[in-house]
Amino acid sequence: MGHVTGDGTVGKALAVLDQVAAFGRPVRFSELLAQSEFPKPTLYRFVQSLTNQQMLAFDPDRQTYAPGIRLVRLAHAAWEQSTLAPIARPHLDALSKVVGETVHLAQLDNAHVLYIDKRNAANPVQMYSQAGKVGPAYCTGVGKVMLAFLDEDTINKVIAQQSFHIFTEHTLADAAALRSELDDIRTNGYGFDREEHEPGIICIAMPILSEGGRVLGALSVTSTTNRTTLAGLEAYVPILHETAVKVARDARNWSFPDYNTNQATGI
Amino acid sequence: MGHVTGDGTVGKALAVLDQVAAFGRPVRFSELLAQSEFPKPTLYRFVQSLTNQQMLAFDPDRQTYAPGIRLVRLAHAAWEQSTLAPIARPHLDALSKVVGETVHLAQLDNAHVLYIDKRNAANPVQMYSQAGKVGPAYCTGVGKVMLAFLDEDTINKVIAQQSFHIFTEHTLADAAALRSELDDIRTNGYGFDREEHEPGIICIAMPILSEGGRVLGALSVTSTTNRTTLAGLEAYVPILHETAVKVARDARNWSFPDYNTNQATGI
DNA sequence: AACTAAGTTTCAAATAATGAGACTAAGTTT
DNA sequence: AAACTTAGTCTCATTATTTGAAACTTAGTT
Repeated sequence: MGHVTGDGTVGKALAVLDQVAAFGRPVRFSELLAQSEFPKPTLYRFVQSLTNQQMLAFDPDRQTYAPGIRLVRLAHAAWEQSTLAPIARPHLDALSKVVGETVHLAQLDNAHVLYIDKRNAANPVQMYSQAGKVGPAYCTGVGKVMLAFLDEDTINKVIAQQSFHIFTEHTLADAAALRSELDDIRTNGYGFDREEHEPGIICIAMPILSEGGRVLGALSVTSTTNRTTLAGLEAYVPILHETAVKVARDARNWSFPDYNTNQATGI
Repeated sequence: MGHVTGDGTVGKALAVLDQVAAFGRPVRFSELLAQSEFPKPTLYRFVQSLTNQQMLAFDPDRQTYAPGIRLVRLAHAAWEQSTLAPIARPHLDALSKVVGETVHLAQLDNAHVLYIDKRNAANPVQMYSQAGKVGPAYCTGVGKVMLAFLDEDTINKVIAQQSFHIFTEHTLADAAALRSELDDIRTNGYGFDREEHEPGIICIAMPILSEGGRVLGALSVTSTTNRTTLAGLEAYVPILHETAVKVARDARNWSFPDYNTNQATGI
């Protein structure tokens, strides 16, 4: 996930942190070293520093490193202060209650979808446990509706960063297919996931746009092909739109980091 | 929250990150500077680097900094890999279903309680705790039961770090009162929160201990004095114990960072 | 006992961090 | 509207830290 090093030692150390997180499992020093651009002692010292700082956790039995508990603490503050979650919370609760299906709140993060909050149909838990998960933008409902309403330059840059990995037989295969889909979404004002990411999973997604038309995030209602159809999901358009408008209204007073001005998208 | 700098530039930068998080609200550069040990240009460069790295988010309208979205992504990995949450998840679900009250899963983090997971009551209590949230150890149910089963040396060091701030008329006022309470907890095998942190809020808490007797975390069932009593909560002891044993069993194969060997507790 | 691989330490050279001070921009007072 | 104040940004010589080749230690083979 293309982060810019070049912020000196800090940037390099955080790149190592990302590397550990990217493994998705506890990882040995030698595994990190094998794919690292840093020489052995340099990498070693970074890992040591990060472990001292509890940004990494070291398991002495297995001699493995994993992202550390300090991140959980820090992320709570980030989630409360730098995401739509606290603003959207009551509206997401209300939406969840009415539709009785899984609902998601997402934001864009470096050309990827970052899930910020969620309500399950069954157990109404709200927590970043489920938040913090990253997903592809080109084959999720929330991803596509957010892309659709970015400005042309940003769209191009974000599309260039998509992998277009084929997850199912319905996954959009290339930039052209995606662009055409984004046109449809702009026309309708909302979009679908037609089993593009997981077979049997469909969703309807609605962008959250500021009054100035800037993309703040997206909402979605997810279900399965066993339980409903795309046409069935379309019944949620009015309440989704209403919810998105309410969130945008409450977010008016709150200007949060502009996706278009971070160096990860190179703008 | 006493972190050890001295890991060079990395440690210093992370101290700044903690400082921003500690504010609990977006903060201006000058506010950071006022309470910083770093000279202006040094602090300035740290804040710039962290912002570039999206560990901080800058709001250009208000000229304020807040913990950044990258933390949310990283914390998801930490939560899944370095906490009891994934192991305890099914057991917490089951517990929540049976007791129908708010249940918490917590771990110790530098002499403080870190809430790792939560299930809301069917009949929701208005209370604000979530994963990633930090709380005091000396006046919460989960905090006290975890302290009780640490070894003597560690207890002493952790007690020395407690603030003993008086939240309610029932808050334990000093180390002596806490030590006496810990003795009771060791005798019973579980503990209570007797409105020590918030008026009207009571809980019963059970430690999660490894077979070797090491403290892994704690579980609690929380309710209000309107709905039940301490004696009423005591009915949950069997299922709490059973749940704690199951979590410990599933965690057997998983050795996670030892609280006793990080330099933040100075051991 | 010899070999191998993983992890750790050393130390001189190279590089990056440091911070006093100067500068700019924006807002406030006279 | 000029002088003043304050917050934020930049510069550059000095200083301190990072760097990494190489050597070493440890633990696990063969």
